[in-house]
Amino acid sequence: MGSPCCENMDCTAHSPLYISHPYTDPRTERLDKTDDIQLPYSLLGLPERGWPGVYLPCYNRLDLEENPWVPRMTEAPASAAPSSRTPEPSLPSTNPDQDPPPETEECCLEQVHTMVVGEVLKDIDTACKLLNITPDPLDWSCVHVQKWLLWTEHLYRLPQVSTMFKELMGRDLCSMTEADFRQHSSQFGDILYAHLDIWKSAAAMKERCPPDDSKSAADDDSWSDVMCNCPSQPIHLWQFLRELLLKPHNYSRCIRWVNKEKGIFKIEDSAHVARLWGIRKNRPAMNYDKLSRSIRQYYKKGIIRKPDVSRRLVYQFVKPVW
DNA sequence: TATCAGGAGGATG
DNA sequence: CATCCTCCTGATA
Repeated sequence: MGSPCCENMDCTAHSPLYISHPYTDPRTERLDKTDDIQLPYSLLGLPERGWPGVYLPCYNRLDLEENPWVPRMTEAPASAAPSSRTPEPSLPSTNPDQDPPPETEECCLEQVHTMVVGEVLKDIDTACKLLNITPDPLDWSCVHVQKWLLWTEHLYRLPQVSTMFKELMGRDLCSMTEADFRQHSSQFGDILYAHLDIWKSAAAMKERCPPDDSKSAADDDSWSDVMCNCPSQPIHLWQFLRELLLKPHNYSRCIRWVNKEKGIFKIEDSAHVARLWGIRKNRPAMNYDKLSRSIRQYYKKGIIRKPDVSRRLVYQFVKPVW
């Protein structure tokens, strides 16, 4: 039986907008790239639109078996998403005949809501750092819009759609309706619209909430503070790599720790990492050949080296600082 | 064939 | 000037 989700689809990779789950060893998982890009909002019992906060466009990629709390959400709206799995006895049910304690259900939903929102905000924050853009789409320049589009293409493995949205500022993008998006891209306009909607919702939330409130959802690593709130700060390759490494739930499919204590990491998908770096640096021609050359420049500087036992695509930070 | 090592020159901030 | 990009040759797994 096993885990049908992760055996058959790319549950976690490349999406900064899905719920975190415990690290899973990619060696035990297939690296297939199923292009399942539908947005089944109703699966978790969430409204298609207007849920106070955010939407979850990629949670169909979640590793439901490994995420301890996600099943609670999937079981509840079982009527909306028929499942062959047996619900756990303690799980809340939407069946009105069984009238579960309302406070428990509300409390549970509240907790889930908080967690989901926190994770989504965190992931947007990560994407902002990696892309060097601000979280609020309204502030985006044309370049920022293109970056975000490239990123979204990459997340959902869309064909080139960014070319259909040329010369658009963030505020132009935000004023577009779903129909407008569909006009630009009949096939993927709705995905882009939904994804943008998440960002808009998140930005609106941040505006409503005082900065302290977002602290619970803020990064647990001190290092990210270095990059935080410095959108114009140039990023070094080693910093970028570490940012990816510190988000294993998002990027472990392309780069992961081999030995975190020793700072040894492995690039699992060289082309992918190179592409991410290229997006970040506005270098569309970036490839692993060039990226690895830049990594090798760090040898002399004592920032990165090859581990004692040299292996392909495996490098080591000389001075671990976490 | 992909990766690795490193030289060299150029672009950029 | 530091950093990275780009292109290159040659070696290795």
